[in-house]
Amino acid sequence: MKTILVIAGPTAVGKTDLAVHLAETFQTSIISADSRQCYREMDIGVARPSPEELKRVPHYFIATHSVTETVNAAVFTEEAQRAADGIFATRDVALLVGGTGLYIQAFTEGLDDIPPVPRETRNAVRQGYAANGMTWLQEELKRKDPQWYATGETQNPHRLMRALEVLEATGQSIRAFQKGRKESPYNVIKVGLELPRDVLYDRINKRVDQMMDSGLENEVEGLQKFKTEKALDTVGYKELFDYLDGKTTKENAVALIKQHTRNYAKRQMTWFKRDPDFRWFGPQEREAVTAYLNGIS
RNA sequence: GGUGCGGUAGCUCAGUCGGUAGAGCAAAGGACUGAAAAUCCUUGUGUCGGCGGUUCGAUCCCGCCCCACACCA
Repeated sequence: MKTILVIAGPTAVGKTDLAVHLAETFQTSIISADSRQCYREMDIGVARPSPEELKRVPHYFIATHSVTETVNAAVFTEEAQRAADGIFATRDVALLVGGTGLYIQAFTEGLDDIPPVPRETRNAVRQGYAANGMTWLQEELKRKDPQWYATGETQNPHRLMRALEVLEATGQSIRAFQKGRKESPYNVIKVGLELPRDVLYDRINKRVDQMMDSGLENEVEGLQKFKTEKALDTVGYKELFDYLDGKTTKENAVALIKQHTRNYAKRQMTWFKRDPDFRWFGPQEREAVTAYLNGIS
């Protein structure tokens, strides 16, 4: 049976290191489940695997897209499926590695089958929100899709806009399409990496300093023309844009990058911890992880 | 030395026409199905700078002191 080995965990915990090692051990390739490392214009700030690591093990969904393209959970799912098909053509194990919980979930449990929303509809909804604000979104949903409004996140603009655009595009409530988990065609094994909170935070702080030493400021400076792309709404980039715009000092920007990265790591932990299928290890426990995977796959 | 403006939650500040105080950020916890490194939800007792005075009652008024900043000497 085809097996997907999932390696997940918070940022800076050491996923890449372990994953490259495991890929060599199991003679296979890595599908990256990372919503930012897929952009070729972003490197230092998203802690993309090094050229050496990429050479040692084939990676999919790394530096494959431009920040000007639309990438989302659906796009990822399609590309990951294509990658998996390619890997499974010659072997029966593939690694799915990353910190984007939604992407991992989308690939292993499937995404609900919701018809695509035409560009004009999507833009109309976004413009409506930009022009009229949250109240408008809420009123629209309350009137047109009371079922959703009664149970949805009515303070969350992203969810409101999504619900509204699906309604406008299909004439049906998004709830009509939401079926939940699907059975994966693969044998999915989930390994989570964790470290004590203070150790992880210390690693994060140090890694941000290293990024600055490696020239993150230069990288961000070169991306200013893409500042409004949603791909650039990313920790490490938005703070330095503010600095380059003269809105804050460099010291403050760096401190904020560390802080926001810690916040992000916490959110990732919350996401993964709620999934009981994960088996947790420390990033150094290579033998233990290998033994666990051998025993179960 | 003088004058002015401040000293309130970890930080930035609001406020109480006198009845012991609240926002944003942080922190902690949670959610999450086509923006997900995004977005959203929950949690706020702190000698209201110190000491006195007035008052039934002061963080709010008065006096003195300490600290910070600005200006004048």
